Amino acid sequence: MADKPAPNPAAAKPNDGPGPDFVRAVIKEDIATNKHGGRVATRFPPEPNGYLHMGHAKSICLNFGAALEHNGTCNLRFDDTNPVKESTEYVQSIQEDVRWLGFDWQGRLYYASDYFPKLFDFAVELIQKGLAYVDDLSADEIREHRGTLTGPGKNSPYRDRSVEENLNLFMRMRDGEFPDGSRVLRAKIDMAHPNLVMRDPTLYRIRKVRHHRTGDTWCIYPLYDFTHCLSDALEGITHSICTLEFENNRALYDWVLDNVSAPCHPRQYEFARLNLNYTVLSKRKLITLVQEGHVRGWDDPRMPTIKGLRRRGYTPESIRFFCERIGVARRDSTVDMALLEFCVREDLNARVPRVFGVLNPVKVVIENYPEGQTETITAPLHPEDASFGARPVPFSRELYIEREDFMEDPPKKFYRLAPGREVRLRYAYFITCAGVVKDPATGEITEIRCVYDPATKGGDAPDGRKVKATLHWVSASHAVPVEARLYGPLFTVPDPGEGGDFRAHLNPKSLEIPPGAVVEPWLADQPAESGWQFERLGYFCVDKDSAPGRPVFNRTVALKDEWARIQKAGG
RNA sequence: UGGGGCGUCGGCAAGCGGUAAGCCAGCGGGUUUUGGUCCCGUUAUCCGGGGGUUCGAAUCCUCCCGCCCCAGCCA
Repeated sequence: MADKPAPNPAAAKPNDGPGPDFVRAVIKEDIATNKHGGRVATRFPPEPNGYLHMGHAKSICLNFGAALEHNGTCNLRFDDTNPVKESTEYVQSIQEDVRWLGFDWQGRLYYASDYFPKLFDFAVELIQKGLAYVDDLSADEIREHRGTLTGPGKNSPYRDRSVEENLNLFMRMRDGEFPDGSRVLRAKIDMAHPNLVMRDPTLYRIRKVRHHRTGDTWCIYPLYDFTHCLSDALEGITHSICTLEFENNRALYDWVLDNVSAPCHPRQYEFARLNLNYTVLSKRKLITLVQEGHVRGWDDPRMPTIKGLRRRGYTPESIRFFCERIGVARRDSTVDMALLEFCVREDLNARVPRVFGVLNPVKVVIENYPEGQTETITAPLHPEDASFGARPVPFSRELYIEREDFMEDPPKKFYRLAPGREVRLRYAYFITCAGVVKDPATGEITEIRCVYDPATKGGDAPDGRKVKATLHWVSASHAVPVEARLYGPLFTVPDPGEGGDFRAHLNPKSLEIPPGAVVEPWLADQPAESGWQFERLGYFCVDKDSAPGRPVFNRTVALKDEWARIQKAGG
């Protein structure tokens, strides 16, 4: 990879953005008061039922980041309690993504399924204390008994079974004596509790399904509310950080830990999940996009998944910087995609070499340049950082420039090439437009005729005369054809999730591939994932779909475009 | 209509009784062999609204308004 190495991942932070967030404030306070002996232990607990996306990145940066800042630990724990949805494919990719983002769980890789035996014992303990019972009601009946938001629920007729009967039934549930869905284990709390989560929540259900790790050992599986708090306690977590929608569940988190002989009682803190405009960040919607073929897979560069962003050319640093800058708070918010794009540009600007590519070529013929002659120009790979070195760029009589860099009848503020006007070909020569050749049938310009000034070799005029524009170019006979994949927002509206079918707002132009794109020969066989700046166009990276001599480039993000701004402002 | 949360610049977000940080976006200017980068300047007399407490409030009290979450044997 030609890219510059990143600075120390853990140390890499933007020198701006918001100050410490409320979670870090709590941690700081707890350390000051020696609450856990100064210890900080967090965890990132994904369910292996999908690929990680930017929302997870926020959580990863928070959990790993906050731990790292205090010499603490952060476990990677798979919350794998629902075998019907989970698979090893996901546990694999999640590990890859966390590592790629630059975080290390230092061997503390855990699975909730590893705790199944202990969880079972805790359930037995609850039954023995008269705090849990086996219920024979169906799912529908349980729902009917739950009551409403404003009205209390009703007790199940099975609520007052004896401890012995409950124990007996629960063992037989475990032993597979009853069919799926026929019985559940429920906590005995309060069917009139104002918090619906506390109306005798289900703790265990029967699922005669093979689990990706425990196989057929179990046919009863614990639910989230029972599993998560105990997993945290078993791991000695000090700060259990999750998103706002789990706030109602905190009462149950605490209830379970208070009523069972748990080794400790971690505290749960909730923060607002990330929303990004012009995309969706919900596993359900993302999986729909993949399954219905609206994108080419989980790693489609248009996807807000970690794999998608990676393939698009985003760096781990840019994503981490982004997460630092958006902050962590308790209010719902939607972050502007422009901030994410700013973060990649910032990172790539410093780390990636500059090269020439022409997306929409038009031929330039330099009339006074000898036919058949080629000279090799040595061009810096990074004009602001000599350590990048230089690369050879062939120059000859026929070149390609960007079609948009020429106008026959230019408006006031256009100062690129036009008839009679002189511009600079970067690192090469000044050229002056002498005329154009058009297709007689369509009127389209097929060739721009120019003359060059040999005295301006390198790009400066000895007589000191100036030009207003500098153009990138590629020698026609040396040009390497490429597939350039240009991406736009996945959706046409800022909030595609807002009511109705989000798929109705899919952007038909989210991927465009201009025919005829070419690059300089230096780019013919660069490694996949290497990042480049095509001068004046944007940041690109080599896609894994590349074939030898036929590279495929993804445009990560375009450069800021002052001219586009002027055009837009001018109507 | 129950319970739990949240409302500070166009978008994020600090602030925690002493008189509104920062970032992105926008706008204006400088430098420039990328209309890029970089640099400088500019952008809330005001903190959802009304009352109140106080010498003093975005910060405390109170009422109102708005938004989010909860009725999975999902997480």
